[in-house]
Amino acid sequence: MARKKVNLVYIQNDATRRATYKKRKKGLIKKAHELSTLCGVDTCVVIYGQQDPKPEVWASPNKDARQVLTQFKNMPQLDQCKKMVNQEGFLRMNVAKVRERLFKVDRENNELEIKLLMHEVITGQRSLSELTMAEMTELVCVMEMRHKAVQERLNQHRSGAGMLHNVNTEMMIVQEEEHVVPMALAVQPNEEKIPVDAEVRSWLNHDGLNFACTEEMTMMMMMPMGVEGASAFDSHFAVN
Amino acid sequence: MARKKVNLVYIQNDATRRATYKKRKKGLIKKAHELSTLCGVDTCVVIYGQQDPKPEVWASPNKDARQVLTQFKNMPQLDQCKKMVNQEGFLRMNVAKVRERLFKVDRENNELEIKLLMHEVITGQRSLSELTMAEMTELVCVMEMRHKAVQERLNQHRSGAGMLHNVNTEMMIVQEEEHVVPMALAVQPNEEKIPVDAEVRSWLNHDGLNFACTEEMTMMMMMPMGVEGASAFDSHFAVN
DNA sequence: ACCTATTTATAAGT
DNA sequence: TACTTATAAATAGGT
Repeated sequence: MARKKVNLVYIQNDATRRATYKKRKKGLIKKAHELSTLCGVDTCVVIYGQQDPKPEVWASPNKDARQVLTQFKNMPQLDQCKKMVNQEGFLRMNVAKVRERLFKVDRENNELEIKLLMHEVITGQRSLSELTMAEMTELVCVMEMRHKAVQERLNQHRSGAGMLHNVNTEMMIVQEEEHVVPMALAVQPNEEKIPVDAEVRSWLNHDGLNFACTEEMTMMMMMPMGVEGASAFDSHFAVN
Repeated sequence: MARKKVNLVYIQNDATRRATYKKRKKGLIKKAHELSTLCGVDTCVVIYGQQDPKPEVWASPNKDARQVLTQFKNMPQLDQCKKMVNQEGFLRMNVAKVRERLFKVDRENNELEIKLLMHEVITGQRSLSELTMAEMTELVCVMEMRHKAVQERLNQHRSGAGMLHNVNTEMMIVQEEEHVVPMALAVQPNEEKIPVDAEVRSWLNHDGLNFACTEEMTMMMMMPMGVEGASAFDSHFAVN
């Protein structure tokens, strides 16, 4: 189309052919895009060059998967079209699926962060002053719920001490035997100490597994981390 | 492309748009044919007219569209995705980006799960017997690291008691005053009780914020959840 | 990759 | 709808 009228035959010269291929491929896709935009139609171009074994594909991106698939159903006569639409539909579905899973994982992530945050604040690993507003808000929400639950429990206990004996799990027995003390503490603060180490040990050994160093375990639980003594553990336990 | 430069936007005028569609469709197919002939490649053009329920299809004459698409379909999927292009690389980029973010969030998620799991086991909220093998493995890994860290700390403390005074944060002071007890406990188990409630209260009030019910907070920390008394809190704190 | 003479495509008018 | 034609775009061959 320039300098010389081109004969519509296969270009023997290798360099020339490749140059022409590159130019015309670009032009073709541009034309397809223009047609798509100007006339509001979906277009699709596939170019399978045997030189480079990868097919060049262009498809107009405007319409969503459902519409494309509807169109796909409305044209049963052409197998090749079905396949093409399937390819495009596949990709689009893939995007949707991955995105959906992302959102799900993100939600899970957020929930875990809140739980962990509460743990860390209660255990003293994080100071409240270093929390952001958003974290504070979430935390307050969770804490209020837990607070309410504890108060209900307290009221249950005050009104009728025998109530809790209805429960029949082994854990419940431990709780009955060991946990009466902190509950009493809640009513008469600062007058009794909680036997934490024994309690923790009983929990840890509860299912028959032996942990060699229960004292260290108790320390683990009690010791606020991230203050000093940075160790390999911090990378697992510290936030940021 | 004549008489006036054309804006690349949807043509509102119905007649004009249809005329353009017809002309450009013909031109596009001609271009595709020329490319196919000149460069010896298989090409395929599909145009989904909107009011037109039948798609306009053109495929290079030697090998028909089905073959082109079969070849395409037989390509390794990754290559197909790589070569999927339109003007903005929309689909390809999108898939890649979303996928990348998914992996990142997934990793974060896993880390948080391990941290939380360890908390819950140490606090007694979860029994070791209900863990999966994978969870156990992860947990053991974290615990071993923490165990090692604690032992190092113990050795430090035994060899020279003054060492820890070097640290200068306020949290450190609290730790010094309150935490010597559990450390001693580690050496002489079962001979002293840990003043947990006072300690926890001091942590909670550490930054000047007041929590009304410190006793309940202490209970919150001590009470193994999920045994009975299921409440609104459980949905936030329990691990399925 | 860039240039540009020339061919080709096509917008608007008929 | 088809034809015309002025003009925009594409591009062959060269650098």
